[in-house]
Amino acid sequence: MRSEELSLIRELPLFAGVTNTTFDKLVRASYLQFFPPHVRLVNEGDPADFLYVVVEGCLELFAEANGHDTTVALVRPPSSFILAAVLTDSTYLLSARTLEKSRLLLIPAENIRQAMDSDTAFTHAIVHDMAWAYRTIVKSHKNHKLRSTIERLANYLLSEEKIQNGQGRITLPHDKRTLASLLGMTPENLSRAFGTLRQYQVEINGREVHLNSLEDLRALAKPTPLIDDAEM
Amino acid sequence: MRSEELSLIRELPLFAGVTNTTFDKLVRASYLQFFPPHVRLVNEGDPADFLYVVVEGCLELFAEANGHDTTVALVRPPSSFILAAVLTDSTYLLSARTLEKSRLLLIPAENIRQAMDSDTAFTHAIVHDMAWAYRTIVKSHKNHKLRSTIERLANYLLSEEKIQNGQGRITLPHDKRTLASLLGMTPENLSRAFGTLRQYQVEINGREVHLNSLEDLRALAKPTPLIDDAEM
DNA sequence: CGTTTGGTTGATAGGAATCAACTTCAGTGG
DNA sequence: CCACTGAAGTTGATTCCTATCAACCAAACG
Repeated sequence: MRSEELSLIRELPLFAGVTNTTFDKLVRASYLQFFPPHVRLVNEGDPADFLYVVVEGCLELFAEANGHDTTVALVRPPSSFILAAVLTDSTYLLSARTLEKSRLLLIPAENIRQAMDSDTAFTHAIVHDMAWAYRTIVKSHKNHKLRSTIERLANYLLSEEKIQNGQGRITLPHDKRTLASLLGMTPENLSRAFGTLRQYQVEINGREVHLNSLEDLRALAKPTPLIDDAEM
Repeated sequence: MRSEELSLIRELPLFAGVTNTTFDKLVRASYLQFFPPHVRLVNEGDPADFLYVVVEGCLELFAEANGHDTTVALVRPPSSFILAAVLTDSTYLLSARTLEKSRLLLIPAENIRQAMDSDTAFTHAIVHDMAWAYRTIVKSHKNHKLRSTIERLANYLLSEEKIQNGQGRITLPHDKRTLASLLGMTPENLSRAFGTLRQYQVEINGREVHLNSLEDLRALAKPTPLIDDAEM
């Protein structure tokens, strides 16, 4: 591992405040690797051998049943994923695949548990990560149980607008199939939903979206920090 | 607090392995209280001042938006709830109310954080609790995104049958409105869903349910440990 | 170029919510 | 003891939302 990579990793929130000893041990046991797009890295049901940290790129967490699959979350740097499975030493509940070329740090589960025994700062970072992940999925769950598909889409657009800080102009970060799955709808319905949003001054061509009236869109979406605000 | 109560609390998973010092400090700062049925204890959006532990009874975690509310989880002894809000020192994402007369331990958030700094065993118990809660809601999320209402009901019945070990005979632990909300449907549709299940040899009167053909029900429900198995 | 992939559009069916009426039953008070 | 009342649950009619199936389009690519 090169030194510039090392310092990149050292800055990850997961390692904030941990001792150099802990960090060295963890990193020595780990693998930093690039993966091409659309590679399946984790299968639900498999034993949790590694904790994954997304250093670069984007990962999709998804689940399958009844011949369908659905996106549960998209993970971007600098987040870990499937932490809970590692902590309980059980099997993964979700599968994971790369959406784009991605760089991941793979830390053996056993080393995670060792480090937690010896370094309280690391344990605290783990706790924080875990709590953050929990709150994220609670929000997603509320989003799905309390809102219609159009409301979810409208809120998604507003959230992206905030993240991209685009003065009402945003670029969809994923293809529309993935977006549809994340929002819990079919691609066909996403298309129609965008159609419906035209009357709220939403223009779309390709991945470029113009939100010409944030007020109109907000009136429809009724965003709330208890569902829509990303925390750090 | 009486000594029998104290030993009951000492046995909670949350305190497994913690030092007596930590335990004493936490308990001295806490409140053990009975609450009558249908009392709202926590409001989403409020700052997380306490960690709650259900010692006896049953709590409902729910969320509101758009004039609707939906049940996110039912919490029974010996589980804590709203842990993530305490750990991140932020606001509650869910509201909570008692379903029945319940005994709760209220631990001030500040004391939780202090105890985590001084007792690694306590931190580990917290991590485990947090990971467990995360996996529980991931399963619930998958349940909702991948299954129809009838499938969710069928799986719920099968799960209860396993828990109650009732040889195909179970008693619904809650009223049907609550059950409907937990399963993400209206009471009317729950009624109809039970009607549909008659052709799978499910008999129901009041809260007594007879599952006369677990095979038929399983064929419909297609249960999987990746959604339906409760972990400890 | 033809072929593939991602996306759109239309027609239709199905699942679930809503609205309304009705039943049952427990609790209350005359 | 027996009406009243209200809550919980059921049933029916209808509407609405979403999925499905099918056809079609357009840009991308070998």
